[in-house]
Amino acid sequence: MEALRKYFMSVEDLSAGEMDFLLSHIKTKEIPKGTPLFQEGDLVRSIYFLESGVLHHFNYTPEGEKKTLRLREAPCFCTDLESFSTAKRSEQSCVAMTDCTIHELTKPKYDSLINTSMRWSNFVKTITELSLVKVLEEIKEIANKSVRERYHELAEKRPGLLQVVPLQTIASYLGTSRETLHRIRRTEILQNS
Amino acid sequence: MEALRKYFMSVEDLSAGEMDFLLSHIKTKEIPKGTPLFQEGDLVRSIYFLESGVLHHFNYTPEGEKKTLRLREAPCFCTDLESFSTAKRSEQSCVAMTDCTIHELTKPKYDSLINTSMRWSNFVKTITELSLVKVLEEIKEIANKSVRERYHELAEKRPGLLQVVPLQTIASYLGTSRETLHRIRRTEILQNS
DNA sequence: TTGTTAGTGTGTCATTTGACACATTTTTTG
DNA sequence: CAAAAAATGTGTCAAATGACACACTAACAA
Repeated sequence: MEALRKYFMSVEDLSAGEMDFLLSHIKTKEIPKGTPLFQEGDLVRSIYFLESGVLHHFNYTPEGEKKTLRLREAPCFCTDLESFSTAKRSEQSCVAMTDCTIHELTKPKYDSLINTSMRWSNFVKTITELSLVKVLEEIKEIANKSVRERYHELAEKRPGLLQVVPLQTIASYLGTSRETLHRIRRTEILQNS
Repeated sequence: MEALRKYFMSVEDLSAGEMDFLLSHIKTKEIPKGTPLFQEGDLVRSIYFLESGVLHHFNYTPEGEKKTLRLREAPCFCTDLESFSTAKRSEQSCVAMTDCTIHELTKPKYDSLINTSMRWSNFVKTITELSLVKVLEEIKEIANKSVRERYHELAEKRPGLLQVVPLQTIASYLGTSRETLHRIRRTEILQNS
C-alpha cells in the first residue's frame, strides 16, 4: 500500500479522510510470477497500480513470434487504456514477470470516483496527464536511438529490470536479436575492465 | 475551423451553444512554412490544434545533430505537455513544415475552461485520454519494428507525410541514414514494377 | 535569369547485424 | 537429486547498414 499512498500524495496533498476515500475504491492482490493481468482478446475492465514487481506487455506477430511491447517496473499504473476506455478487445497480454503486489481499480469504481465531484474528476485528469507525459518521455527514449544507446539508457534509468528480465526479452523489447544484445553486453564488459 | 468542430463532435455530441462556448476559448492563426510554434528552452503556454498542415518536432544532440522526434499531421492536438502542465522549459522545438492553420488555446483559457464545470472538466479529461491512447498506438507502431517495417507503416497510415516531408527528415524520424532509407525506397520501386 | 543552397541518387568499403548451429550454463520440475 | 527445459555464450557467414565522396536535380533568392 505504501507506494500507492506515496504516489497519490505526490499528485496532490490529501487529508487522511480523502486518502481513505480513495483507497476504499481499490482492492489489493498478491499475484505469483506468471499470472496474467489480462490477455489478448480480453475486455480490460480495470486499472492496476503495480505496488511491487515487474510486468511484461507483449503480443504475437502473425508468424507466431512473441514481441515485447513494454516492460513496467513498480511503482506505476498499468492497464490497456484503449480497451479500458473504449471497450475494445485488447491486442496485447500483460503478465507478471516476478511475484507482484497490485491494487485493482475496477471500471465501476472508477466511474463512481470521477462522478463523485469535480475535485476527484480533476484528480484523475491530473493522473491521466502525468501518465501521458511519462509515455511521451518513453517515446523520446526510444525514438531515433540505436539499440546500443537504448540499452545504455535502460541500464541507467531502469537497472532493476536487467536483474529480473531475461536477456532475450530485453532484446525483443529493444527490437534486436538476443545474439546482438549479447555482443553489446560483451563489449561493455571488455570496456569496463 | 471545420476540422476542430468535427473533432469536438467526435468526442461528444455538442449543442450549437456549447460549441460556441468552446470555440470562444481559442484563437485561430495562419502561419507560413518555417514558423516555430515553440522552441527548445521555451515555456510552452498553449495547446495548439493543427487544422491543416504538418508539424516537425525535433531537438539537437550534444553533437549538434538535428533529431526528428515526431511528425504530426492535421488534424491533431499539439503541444509539449510536460512543459505546458508542469511549467518546465521545453527540450524540443516544433516548427511548421508547411503553411499551417492552427487554433491556439492558452493556459489561462484552458484553466478557465476546466474550472467552469464538471461537464467541461470531464470533456477535457476525455480528450487527454484519447491523446494518451493515440500516443500508445504510436509506441506500438515504433516498438520492435525494423526501419523497413516502420517505413511501410508510415507509407500506409500517413501517406500525406511522404509528400511533404523531405526524405532525410523521414530517415531521421525512423532512426536511420538518408542513404539507407533511399535504398529501402529503391527496392520498393523495383518490386512494384 | 543566375547563382546558391537544399535535397536526392549512387558507388565503395569497413562495420554491424541476423540467422543458424551448437556448446555451456542455469533454472525448473518431477 | 536427476532429467528436462530454458536461457545464455560463441563462431561463421551472408546480408544490411553507416559513413564518405561526389554527381545530379529542385527550390529559392538576389
